[in-house]
Amino acid sequence: MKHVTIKDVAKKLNVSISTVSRAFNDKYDINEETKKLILKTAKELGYRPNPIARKLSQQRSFNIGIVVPEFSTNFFPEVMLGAQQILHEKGYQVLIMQSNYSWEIERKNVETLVDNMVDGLIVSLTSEIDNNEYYTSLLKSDIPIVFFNRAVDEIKASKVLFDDYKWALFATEHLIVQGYNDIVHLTGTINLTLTKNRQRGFEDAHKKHKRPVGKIISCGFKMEDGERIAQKMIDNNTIPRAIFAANDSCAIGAMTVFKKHGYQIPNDIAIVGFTESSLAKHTAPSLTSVEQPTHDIGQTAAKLLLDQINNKGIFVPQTIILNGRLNIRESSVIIK
Amino acid sequence: MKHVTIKDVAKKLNVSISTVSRAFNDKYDINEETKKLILKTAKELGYRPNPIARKLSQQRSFNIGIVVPEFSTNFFPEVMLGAQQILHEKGYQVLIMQSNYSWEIERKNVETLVDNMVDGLIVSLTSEIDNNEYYTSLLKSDIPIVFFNRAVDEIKASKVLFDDYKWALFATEHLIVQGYNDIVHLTGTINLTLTKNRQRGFEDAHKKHKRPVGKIISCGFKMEDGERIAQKMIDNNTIPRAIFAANDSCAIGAMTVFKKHGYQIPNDIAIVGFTESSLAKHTAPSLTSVEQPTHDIGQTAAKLLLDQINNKGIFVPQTIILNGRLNIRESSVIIK
DNA sequence: TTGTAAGCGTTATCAT
DNA sequence: ATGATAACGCTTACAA
Repeated sequence: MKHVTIKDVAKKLNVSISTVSRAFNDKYDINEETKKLILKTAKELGYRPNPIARKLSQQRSFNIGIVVPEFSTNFFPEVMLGAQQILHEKGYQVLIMQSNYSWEIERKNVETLVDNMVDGLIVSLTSEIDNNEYYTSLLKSDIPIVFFNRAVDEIKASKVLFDDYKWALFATEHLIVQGYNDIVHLTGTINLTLTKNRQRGFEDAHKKHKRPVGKIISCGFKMEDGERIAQKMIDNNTIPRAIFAANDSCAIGAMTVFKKHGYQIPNDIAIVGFTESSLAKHTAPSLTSVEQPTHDIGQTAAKLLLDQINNKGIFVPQTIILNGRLNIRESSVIIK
Repeated sequence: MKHVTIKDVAKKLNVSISTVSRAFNDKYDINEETKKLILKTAKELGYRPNPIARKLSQQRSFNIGIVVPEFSTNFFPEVMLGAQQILHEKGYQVLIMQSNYSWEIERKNVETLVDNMVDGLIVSLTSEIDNNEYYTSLLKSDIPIVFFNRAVDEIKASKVLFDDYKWALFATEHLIVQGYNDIVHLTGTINLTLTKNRQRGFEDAHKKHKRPVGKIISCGFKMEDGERIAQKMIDNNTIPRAIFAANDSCAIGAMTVFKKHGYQIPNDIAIVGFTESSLAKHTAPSLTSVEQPTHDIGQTAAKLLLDQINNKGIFVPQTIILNGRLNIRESSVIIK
């Protein structure tokens, strides 16, 4: 037995398909009695409106697409959870796709979602180059998009961002205040605005405290990146007094290698991470890190998107910058 | 300007829409020249076939839906990555939905995906009760489904599972061989087959070695669960010599609490986890854990699903059980 | 090899 | 308040 359609319901009740359709779409005048009857029979027959047909006809889907680079840290999953919560409330379903840090896959994902007529997109870019044109043209064709976490200035769309500069500055300042000098910054993936902002924060913290700016090493966001850099430092005997890493994974990778080689954290090397991961509390020593309001980011992005969907004509892109928190833990504080 | 359609392309070239359609569907006879011309013009016009219309017409989508409980550990993301790889190769797009451990959301997710005419589903159940009937009727209506990780015997579908019993037995055995007695098992969420199997493995390991079976405490899969139980043990002064936890999160939660109270791991309490998480290597001490072949699970599930899609009539459900590995680390081995 | 036209399951505009 | 009917964009017999 195949899908039950509107026709089957209509036939069963000897009414027209329009009447059945109306029973399922509150916006039309319809006799309360017949409506009730129709809904009842529809249920009995196991009829559910086919959203594909509906999409084709109305050109909208009540689906929202979320595209993220990956799920390997809990940052993105938490953001998605926040977004999902708001969207479910409003009757939207959420379709998630991961680009696995490939711009090609990201593009394919977005295309799939658009082709499937999602009503809007929430996107965290995999890279910030090459895609400007694509997203701009997408926005031109009136597809609501909200970017978060990673975004490009040139793309005129709503964005939910984190004040990476400020919190990188705070985090670095924390290390300076603890009395460490010779602080090294391990940057994230280059070409990302957030990488640049965190780096700038690192630099300005030094300037603010009238210190020479510490060394900056291009590292990356993965654990292996941190491990690699730490190993190199050990090999070259260029171990700094403290490290401010661009994210927790990198920080933890480095910490693990240092510990393996007998260095004490923080007594020999202090470490601070970024983007609070669930690991931070549980490493030994526990890791000082900047916490991002993941849930809030997701909720805000969802709200902005719904705004945009509901006010297509008269909508002005806005950028919301959310606040974070520095969680100070053992990895950066020497107990005397 | 709205979407470019097949009509626009047809008009531009003064051919019929069927010809354009054929140019995009290799299976028909069509003049090579016209085909090339059509594809070229289509590209110039920015035409992409509308998958919604295609779905409605062919009743299939080349989309696969994956439904998982959550993304908070890296187990599910890794499985999805494996599945995605196979599916992308075969030209399928992957739509992911998370049920956040709610059977209601899970059901909605599955319905959304089905309504959107995915060609098949890969599902890890949120719960193993109440859903039997639903999935069975879904399978009856000929929708290919492969379950993984969490499945119900009663549902006759293909499954990709892990030999939880065997590896729980090995893990427990490892603790026994290390010389610990008074081993406690913290179980996962009740009502899951995998929970029962791990528990059975724990028990049988004791029997095999002619030991009295250790205490079994119902715990849960979250870090907080482990923390809660550990705290309770401390409060009640019922601290065992070793713990075999149903997963890493729980194990790490417990470990953290014990450490905070000054207990040495493994010298005071040895701990073994399950389902290798990325954290296991990086906790201090590093955590002994059973590693599941996540990537392989995803790939296998995808392959089974494709099989099923391509052989709808003559298909026999099969269950594949994959092998794991016990990674022995510091948390369970006392160095003398 | 190509065109014509019916059909996929809805919604929405007209009539009635 | 309800019914016919033309869209929506595509595939696919059947004709030509």
